[in-house]
Amino acid sequence: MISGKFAITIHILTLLTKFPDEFLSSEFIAGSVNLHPVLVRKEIANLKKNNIVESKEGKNGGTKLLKSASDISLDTIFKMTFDTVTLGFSKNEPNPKCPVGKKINKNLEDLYENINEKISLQLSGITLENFSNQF
Amino acid sequence: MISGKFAITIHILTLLTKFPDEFLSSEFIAGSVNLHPVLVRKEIANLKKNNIVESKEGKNGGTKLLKSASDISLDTIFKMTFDTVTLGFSKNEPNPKCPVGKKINKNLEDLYENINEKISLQLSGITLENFSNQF
DNA sequence: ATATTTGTAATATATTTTATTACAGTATGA
DNA sequence: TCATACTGTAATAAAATATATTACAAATAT
Repeated sequence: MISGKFAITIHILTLLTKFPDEFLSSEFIAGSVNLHPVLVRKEIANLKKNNIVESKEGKNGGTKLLKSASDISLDTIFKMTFDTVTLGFSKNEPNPKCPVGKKINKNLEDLYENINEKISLQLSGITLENFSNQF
Repeated sequence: MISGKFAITIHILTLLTKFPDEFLSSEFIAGSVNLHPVLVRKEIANLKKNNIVESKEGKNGGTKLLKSASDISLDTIFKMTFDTVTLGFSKNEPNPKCPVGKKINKNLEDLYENINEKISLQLSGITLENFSNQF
């Protein structure tokens, strides 16, 4: 389910921020991201589910922001598009008969949870407006 | 390549920490991680390259730590096994003719760099010994 | 010598991500 | 009211990445 989700979503939102009064079509957005319009619409579906944007079907349809870019933090976008940041897990279940194998995933999860807290804290201090102003 | 690199490597190192005086075989380690021994040896090759472990070929061979677990920080392991943490990039090059497409990757990189600094800071405060003591 | 182990390359399989196709449904405006 | 331009979504295909396996040379303990 799309590993560039965050990047694509923030790209979409930056475009919407630059044209706050227009409904941008998925094809227009896809042209900027360089991605298939269907995938853009999938990410937009996610944004809609989270009440960040609204979209209008039919001719001259498209998508626009539902709220001000200054009211959307990057942490919100992060949480919408990422379960959690991890440094990964081994694919197979480690050996539960080994004291290390038995606990490794729990201990890694704890570590990763701390990392996520730090990232969230950092991202909640940046708004979509801040990010968009860099362009 | 290998997305569970960090997890696998820290698992290996935790085992080595628990048996600091023995050469552990890749097969023994693979049995705990539940991974093919060849992949374990690949990660060990990386650890050797970084002078964290030494290994001995031949019968009764295997791998052991080269330094004390208290002298190895999780940040060192992180840097050995991860380029950088990112929240991802869109796979294709964004449209350079669009002001947003032109700069999005640079701006994301800057953001991710800050995230990595925070993670590094956090991980450098945890040693392999600290981590291993949880088991 | 033989058995056991590392080191590494080559290849195969599995998994995940991205792309495409297809088409029903909806709004616009000529 | 009909043609057009959109969204929404499912199904499928292709590409990329990660993991697994096989194979075998080289090293070393006993």
